[in-house]
Amino acid sequence: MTEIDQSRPQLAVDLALFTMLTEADLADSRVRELVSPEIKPDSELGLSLFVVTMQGKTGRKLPGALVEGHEQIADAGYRILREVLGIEVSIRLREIGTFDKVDRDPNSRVISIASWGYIRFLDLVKMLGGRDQVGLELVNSSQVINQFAAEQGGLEEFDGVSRFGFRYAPTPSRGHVKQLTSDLGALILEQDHDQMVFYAWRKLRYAFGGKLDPFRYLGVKALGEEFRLSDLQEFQDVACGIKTHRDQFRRQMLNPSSFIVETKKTDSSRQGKPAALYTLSAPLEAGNE
Amino acid sequence: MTEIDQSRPQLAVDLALFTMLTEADLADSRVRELVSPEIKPDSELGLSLFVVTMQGKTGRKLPGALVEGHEQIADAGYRILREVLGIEVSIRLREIGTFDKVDRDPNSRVISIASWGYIRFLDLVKMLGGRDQVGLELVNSSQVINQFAAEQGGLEEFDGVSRFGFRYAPTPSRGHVKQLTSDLGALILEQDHDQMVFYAWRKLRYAFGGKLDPFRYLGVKALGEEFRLSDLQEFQDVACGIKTHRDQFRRQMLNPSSFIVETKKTDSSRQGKPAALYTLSAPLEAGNE
DNA sequence: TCAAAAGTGTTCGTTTTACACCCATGT
DNA sequence: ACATGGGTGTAAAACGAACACTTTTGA
Repeated sequence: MTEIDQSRPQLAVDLALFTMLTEADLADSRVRELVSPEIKPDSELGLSLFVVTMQGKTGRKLPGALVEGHEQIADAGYRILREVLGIEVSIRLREIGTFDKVDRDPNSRVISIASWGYIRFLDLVKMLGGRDQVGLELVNSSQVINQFAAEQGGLEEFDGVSRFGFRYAPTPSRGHVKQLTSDLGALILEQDHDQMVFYAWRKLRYAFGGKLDPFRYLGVKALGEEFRLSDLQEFQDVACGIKTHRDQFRRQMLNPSSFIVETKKTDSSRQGKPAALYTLSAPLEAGNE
Repeated sequence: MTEIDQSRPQLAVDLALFTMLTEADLADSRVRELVSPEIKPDSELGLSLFVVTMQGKTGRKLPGALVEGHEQIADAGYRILREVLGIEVSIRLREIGTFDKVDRDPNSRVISIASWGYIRFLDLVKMLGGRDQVGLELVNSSQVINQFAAEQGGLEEFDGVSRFGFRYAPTPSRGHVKQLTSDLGALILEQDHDQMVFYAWRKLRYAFGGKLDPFRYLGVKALGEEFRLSDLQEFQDVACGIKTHRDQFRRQMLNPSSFIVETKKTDSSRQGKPAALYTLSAPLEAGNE
């Protein structure tokens, strides 16, 4: 091992990898053991957004690694996926930003370039557990949103709510106010990883906020080939920490410049009127930022 | 000098510092010598956006420096302002992103975290020239926009035009297409600095795109204490590379949640009906992201 | 039969866009 | 007087939010 040059900071990548679990996924007791322990085992979470964590020195943390001399930031991210998490599927990683507080790592001077991505739970589930205790931390769920809405009397003033913090706009022109777990002194993860998750989540929300195809942005067909509109809506609501109206959402998605198209099929596997199935209108490859 | 550890990348900061010059500023022949030489000395640029550059090994470049072990990214940025450019005024710096191509620096492996900011020309003008030949490169001007609009038959499809590239949205849901100088093989600055300027400019545009106070975001009262609406509009149009309608702009700015308020004064220093003067409605300090 | 979920019609208010016109000053 | 830039009125179009209603299935 070479001597560390203390006059220059070292460079690391930490990874906030999101995944979405359905109620059915969470019903599996083996899965349930790996998620945030403070969540009551009997609570009904509904569709839930999680972030992949592992065991750190003092608590849970995001997976990370130092950047090596020959690789780009993204390469270091892929190396974490492969070597630390054992994930082989191709995933799109994007930058969150740099985290550079001088004392953020108590042992040495490390600046982290955090990245984020999304992985389908079915591609992740076999990697859970193991030596590094790879697990999941709850970021958001219908339940978290509903509970927050009940406590605050609605979500009108808030533009996104999650377990890692929220943002709201008290005066339209003056800027937003954000409240993070780090502001409350009740950290969920080690070091500054709570902030990383919060800012990663904000990027995730942007992916769903605009008119662009969010799955193209994520690089993953998170809902599979075909899906109901209501599934897409629930996914978006949980991913963004908001609640949209059913009819508004439908009409927005059905306008001709939308990123989904009707298949001719319907799905009547659940109660109620059979739902039309939709699929992405463009292939995933060659996405632009 | 300590041996460089080649197994880890070094970390640098490069700075894209924007400034806006009026027609009057450009009339000064001493200033004119320091700006992009390929711009015809007699052309009428109008209000123009520039970025601060200096002499590199093979051409012009952005000012930069390696990050030291004890400092944050922003500190390195401030050190560049102070030690490289000789600027003492307080400026708000923001991150653009990381530039990490392995071969971006031909001599050694350096990852750059680019930052950007805005400085008033009057705070900058005395630093121009000197040993490092600190100068200015044109990013955008009314003329560039008008010329582009004339060539392309309007700006409707484009969401921002500049000398360093532009973006447009051919199909609303499929994403944007961007065209940079680097795509055309006609670089203006060394290495990947053209890209830095382009992405910095995009961030600048965002500052003016939303409902928030852009000057608060920049941390600079770029137009001084009081200004005409038309000055603000021209500033915004050039900063964003767009053309807005006079009456629409006015009504947007005059809505009660805007970031400016009327002073009771008027200015009749120019031809035409005297213009009402406006000022920022909130102090600059304590801005949020 | 009824609860649950899908899907549609209609209204109303706000925002965006465009166009036209009036106003006050320097030259 | 008139060109120049400041400022306002109005109306169509587009968009978003809300509400109520119909439809079709599984339980």
